[in-house]
Amino acid sequence: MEESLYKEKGGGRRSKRDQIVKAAVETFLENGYDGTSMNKVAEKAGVIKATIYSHFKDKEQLFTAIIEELTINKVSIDFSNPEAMLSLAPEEFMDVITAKFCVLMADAEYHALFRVLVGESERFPELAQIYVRTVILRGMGLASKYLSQQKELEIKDPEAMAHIIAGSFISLMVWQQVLGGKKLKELEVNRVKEMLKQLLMSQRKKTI
Amino acid sequence: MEESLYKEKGGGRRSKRDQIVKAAVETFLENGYDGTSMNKVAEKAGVIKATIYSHFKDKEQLFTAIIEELTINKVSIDFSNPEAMLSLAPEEFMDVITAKFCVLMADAEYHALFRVLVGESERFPELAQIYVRTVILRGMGLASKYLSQQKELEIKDPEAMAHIIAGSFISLMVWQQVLGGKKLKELEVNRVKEMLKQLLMSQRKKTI
DNA sequence: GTCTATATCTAGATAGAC
DNA sequence: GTCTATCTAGATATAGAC
Repeated sequence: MEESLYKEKGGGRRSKRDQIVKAAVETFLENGYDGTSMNKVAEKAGVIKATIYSHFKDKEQLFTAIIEELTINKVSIDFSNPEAMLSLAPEEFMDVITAKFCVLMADAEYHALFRVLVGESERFPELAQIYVRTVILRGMGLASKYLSQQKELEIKDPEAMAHIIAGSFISLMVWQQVLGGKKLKELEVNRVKEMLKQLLMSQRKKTI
Repeated sequence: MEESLYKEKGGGRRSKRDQIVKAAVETFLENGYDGTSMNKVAEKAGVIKATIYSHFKDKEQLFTAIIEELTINKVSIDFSNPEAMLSLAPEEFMDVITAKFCVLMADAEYHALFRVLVGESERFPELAQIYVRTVILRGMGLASKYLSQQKELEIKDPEAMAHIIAGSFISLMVWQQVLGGKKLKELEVNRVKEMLKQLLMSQRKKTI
């Protein structure tokens, strides 16, 4: 009760917790769950190990808290104005989502997050589900909605088509960046985009 | 030199090594690299830990040997008769590769292998490269070759189109099976196949 | 090659002073 | 909440007998 005022309400206390979180993010993303020790996190955070345990129950809780927050934050940027996209022409639509996708393609932290989510998807299925809900289903839902309502197009199965578009991009990121296939054979994002455009435009409504 | 004859040339010796390999496969696939201890492997194999070290230099070598062999074996089944496919009609072609893909979709061991390869792709990039070479590039190469030579079709960018087909299937496996998204929303393989067929057939050559 | 036994280290987690 | 110090368990790896 007699501590300095500016420290109350966690204003000053926060810093240690944030140091821990930041260190945990870096370490877990780089080394995975089992590859990360509380010792390393403490060292990188510049605190003593026991301090971590005063903020987080155990290693599992620290891990899930970190990865859950990270997954949600990574996405919030990419689905900024969903309604604005519905009025775009098909080519514009493809240009916009390709541009958004190019951000992921260049984001090493996203690749690391993907590695961890996939690698730990059996032990931490709840985290994988969060990814599926916030990234995959949200992205596909948006694309599927667009494809259904677009006046120029007549897509037989908009959900399947949305998956084909999203899946083409995500799998490109996986094998080019996550698995390092770029070194063996590079496949340009734009070539995939142009081919998808071609396919999409071949599904135009026939004029009467 | 004076040991019993039927043990020479590794005939009898093999069994212990095979026990180790089998146990290592199970343990690594289930728990990843860091999650697997030499103790667990030894216990599961029914041998003492030191025996493992007489067959494999260290944990890393055991891991890479196991995963490399597994990756290559998993594929050899799926690219059995590559030349026969080139003469198929587009719909038949799609039916055949979808059937092959359905095997992967139902193979839990394949999903586990994928988890490990992705999860360890930064620490063991050579293993990821083996997967890219033997699975992704091989599959895409075959599809791309087919699409280029098919008389009925006129695909602007066969490599990109091959990626779209392969990527749609692989990403379906990833988010439905590996990440467990099936529980949240199921997307039937056949819906993707039919949509892809539709897209493919819209790229037919125009008759003169 | 295979075992017993052990060396050495590091992991996750906690008790208790302040 | 944060530290020092420590407990206990389990890790990788090896030495030496057979």
